[in-house]
Amino acid sequence: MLKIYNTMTRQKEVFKPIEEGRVRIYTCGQTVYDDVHIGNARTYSSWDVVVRYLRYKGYDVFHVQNFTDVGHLTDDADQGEDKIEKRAREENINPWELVDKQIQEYWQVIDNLNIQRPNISPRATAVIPDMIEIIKILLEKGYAYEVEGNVYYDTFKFKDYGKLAKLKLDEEKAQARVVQDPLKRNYYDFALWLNARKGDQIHIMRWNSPWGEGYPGWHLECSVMGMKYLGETLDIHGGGIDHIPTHHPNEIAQSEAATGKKFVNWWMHAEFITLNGQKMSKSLGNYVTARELIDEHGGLVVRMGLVSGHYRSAVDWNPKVIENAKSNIEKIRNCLNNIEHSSGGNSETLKSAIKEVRSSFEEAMDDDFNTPRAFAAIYEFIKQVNSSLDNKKEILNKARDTLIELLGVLGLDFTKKKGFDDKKINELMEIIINIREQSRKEKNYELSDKIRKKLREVGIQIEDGAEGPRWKITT
RNA sequence: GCCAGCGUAUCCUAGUAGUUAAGGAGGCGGCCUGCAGAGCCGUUGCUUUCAGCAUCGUGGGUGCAAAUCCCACCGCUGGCUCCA
Repeated sequence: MLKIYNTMTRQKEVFKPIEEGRVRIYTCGQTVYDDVHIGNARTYSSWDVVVRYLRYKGYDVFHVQNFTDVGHLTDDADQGEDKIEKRAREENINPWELVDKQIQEYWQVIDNLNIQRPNISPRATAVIPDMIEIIKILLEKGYAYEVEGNVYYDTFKFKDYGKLAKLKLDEEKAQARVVQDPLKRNYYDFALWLNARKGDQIHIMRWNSPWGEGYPGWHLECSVMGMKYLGETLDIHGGGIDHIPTHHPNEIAQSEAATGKKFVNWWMHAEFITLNGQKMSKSLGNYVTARELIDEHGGLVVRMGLVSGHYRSAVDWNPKVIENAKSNIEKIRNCLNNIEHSSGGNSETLKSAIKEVRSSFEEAMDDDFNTPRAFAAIYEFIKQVNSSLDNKKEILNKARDTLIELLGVLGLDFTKKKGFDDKKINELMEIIINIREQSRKEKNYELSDKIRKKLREVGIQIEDGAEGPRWKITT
């Protein structure tokens, strides 16, 4: 029985989708003006675990994630500049070019981290007509107002605005330090549509609308896409915790005012990670992109580091995390190697362990996707397997398949063997190993140890086991 | 200033009232090995033969029972600007 923590109620609730066997999930994607950083990667990995586990449980999951390519301003009080256009100007390229470039980069990172791509990844600019329709409805129903070619959502008209974030409107308003957009009626009001002309500046990306040439506000796209591709009520909506105070309350207000129906059943929020104990930010200069980390350590290691902590915990990203991830990956690889090289025996002791690992894994994951507990189950199992290599070969194979399957649910792909598929290299290694075996037989350990040492220096480890020597790649 | 959350053994991380605080990393000891590696077993708060005592930031409180609930304090992080 799967339980998922719902930010709206602040507790774990038994998950039940609207339509049996089918899950409609929307997750907030990237504003594609900058590279994916490790925090983004953490959040997307979390949703990937959610989606994969739901699929593992037999749900037909339909996942939509947006690309924000217009309308996300540098200042949430609707006073700033469009992030995309700003960056494009800085790089002296067309905003559309920037968007294309960033999306390509995005997919590379996502693929390297073995994150399943969403079923649909629409761009905000692809749903402009739908946005205009929603704005019209909101104006008709009196939830929005037009001022000088801008359309704003009137948050005072929407009952329970800010419920998700437990905002106390008046108090918060009094604390506000941001500069208020003078055209807005209330502090919390936000832009649905913005005039493309501001003074003598003209927004490059702009569309015709009943309110003149303009472009959409940031929050609207998520409501529109969610409703367009998933229906008026979503089973799950995910995002980073930073979206709890503003973005998600706005989504709720827009969608529910337009449809009169509940927008989302489960709100899920992923915690931020810290970097060496500190908030990660550009101003502190400790900003790390996913690309750098993947290039340095490989996608599997980064992914392992990211899913080792629970998605609602603020885990710290530091060298120790990477080191742990590496050793654990080695542990798993060694176990799979041990299985492969074992010729098996007559024992059947692993049969029950195979069942156990699956049930404890599921028990952990059913508890709000508790990946650390899931790993605990897997590591216990690995220990059992390593000490039960005398099981029948078919049982060992079943153990291997189970291990690979469960790790796969966490997005860790152990189907690819680390090593060379090159036939020549395998033949070469065979020659070297034979020479070394010859010298070992002659008790010329000086030579055999030298061969082993030299190979190790280039990242090849020879292991002398009871069933003869074998080798593996270590770097 | 206001709001939210966190503090678990050497380190990382689960556990949010019910016998021995899960798991991992690192350290140490052992088995195995010609030696390594891998793996397995034990150990990793204190006194230790058996055993006993302590322990989840600190101090109080509630309960038969607390890492877990309540209060205070100390420390840390995040949000109230943009963020995943």
